[in-house]
Amino acid sequence: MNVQSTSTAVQIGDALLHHGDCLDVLRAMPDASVDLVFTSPPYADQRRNTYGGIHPDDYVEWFLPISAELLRVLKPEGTFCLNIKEKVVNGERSTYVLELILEMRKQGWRWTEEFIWHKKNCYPGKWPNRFRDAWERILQFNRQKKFHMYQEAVMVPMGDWAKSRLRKLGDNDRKRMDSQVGSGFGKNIANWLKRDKAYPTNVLHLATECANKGHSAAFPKDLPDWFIRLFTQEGDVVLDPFAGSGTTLEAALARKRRAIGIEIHQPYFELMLENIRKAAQAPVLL
Amino acid sequence: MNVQSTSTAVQIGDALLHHGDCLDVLRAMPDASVDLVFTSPPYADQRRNTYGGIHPDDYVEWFLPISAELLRVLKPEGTFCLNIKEKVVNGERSTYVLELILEMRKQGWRWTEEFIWHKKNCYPGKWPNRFRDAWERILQFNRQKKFHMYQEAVMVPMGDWAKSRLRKLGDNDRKRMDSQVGSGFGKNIANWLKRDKAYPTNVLHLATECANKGHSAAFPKDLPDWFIRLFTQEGDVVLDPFAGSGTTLEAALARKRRAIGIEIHQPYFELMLENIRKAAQAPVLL
DNA sequence: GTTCCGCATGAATCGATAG
DNA sequence: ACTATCGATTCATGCGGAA
Repeated sequence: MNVQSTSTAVQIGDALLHHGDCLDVLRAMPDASVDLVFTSPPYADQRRNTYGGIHPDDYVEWFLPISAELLRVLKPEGTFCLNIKEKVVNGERSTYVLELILEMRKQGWRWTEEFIWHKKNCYPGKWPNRFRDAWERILQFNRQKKFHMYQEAVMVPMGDWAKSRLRKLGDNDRKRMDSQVGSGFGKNIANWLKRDKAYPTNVLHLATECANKGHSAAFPKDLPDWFIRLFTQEGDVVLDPFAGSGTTLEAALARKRRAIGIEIHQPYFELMLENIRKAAQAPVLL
Repeated sequence: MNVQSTSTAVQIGDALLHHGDCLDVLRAMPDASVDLVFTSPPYADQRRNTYGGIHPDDYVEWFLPISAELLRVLKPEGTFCLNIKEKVVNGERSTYVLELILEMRKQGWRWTEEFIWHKKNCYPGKWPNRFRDAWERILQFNRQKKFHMYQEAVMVPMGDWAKSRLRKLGDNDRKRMDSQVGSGFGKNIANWLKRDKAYPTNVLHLATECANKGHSAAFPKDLPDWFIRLFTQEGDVVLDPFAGSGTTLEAALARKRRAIGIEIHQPYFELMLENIRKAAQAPVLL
């Protein structure tokens, strides 16, 4: 490992993009300056070609210094959302995520909630002793019992739109509505008509985006978008220390939040630059 | 607590019902005699009036002697399914489930998989810092890497893809293909035709049962039914050490499995007796 | 313009094979 | 014995071309 390290930063509109090791960049950031951290770190032994490929046994030790810095840079009423899933090793689920939660609590984090991301189109395959894995964890950590949460921002309005669409509601539309509200599979549509808005639960139904176009994001933009709306307001600062192709930052900018991204891998950093430049020019879609 | 303990047992058809402390009853059971354990133990600090209310801090210590006995009475190729969810204490998720998994592995259990039960109609309510909790864990533990799993028993109807693909294939085409046996084509087509069903994932979508006749089961019968079909065959032995009103046992009997239930609380035991008597008389519905 | 269909593509996992 | 690599398995999704 290098003792010396360098990082460069590029500002594009409301986005600040760092190219370098996230631990180095985080240590240079001021205390209590971030409203929301949303990230999906490289999973253990995954993406070995682009990232180092952390062994499951070393994962907790590798992540704890990073989470310590995130605790410092987060505002007291801010939130840290961690998208992660343990892999199967020798026919058994690894335990590093469980151990990570326990160790982060010792650091001072509060484990407030665990959201479930139900991946409707999960990876195919068949095995004699296992079904396809169709869910991932979104762990919510906080510094304090009290934190900012804007529940109304993720409520789904059920006004004229639903009524006009209900008649010719095809399967696609129904599925899309399911993924927005997360309350099931289309049976409740009639009930929704009577209400203006529906509250979501802690189960999210989103399909992974299709990677036809070379942009292969680990998660769909709707995922960070949902948490950005839930935990931040316009002008707030969103940080992704493992920015990858910049999906989290794009979602933040589209919602008029300020975005900070860190990415160590050169090709991903350049892809992120390209994506953010496009996003900065494009009109904001709400 | 009593030093002495007693338990009584009632046999009704293929069901053996014990009234007593589950640890006492389990210790009297022979080794390797159970194919599937499916249970939903009293949650920490829940059901205080019936079970005494185990404090979250004591939960792991309380459960480990029981899981040790379950490990003993389970057949080597059997499965233990544990339905559990951590409760919120002081605005934070408790960690006893995480700790329980880690401790059970030290006992010799293998943590094979974690299924998600998505409760479509979850408990209503609204809180300023939390959404409704719409999911629970079904933890799958095994003694060995190899265990019995009958995946075909839980296959589900497939999506549009295969249907549309097969519809366009007329009978003539199909027969022409079939006649080409030996060239490899016929066999492939035959496999496609069977493909009207797909394997499920590790996310289950089941609604919680409505409180029918004054007594609401902790979980819908479909939940144990799914795992009973997946992990056992007819004639196998299903055990629920916290049988409650007997939902797991009813599901087992309906699938022609033998059932063993243990329940310490008198009113629940009698309710279970009544339910099982009814189930024993009722025709088996498949 | 619609609707339909073909196709590539995944934060996967297992078992066998090779060093 | 223990680890690294490879092929086979499988299905929801969106895009692009065709009817």
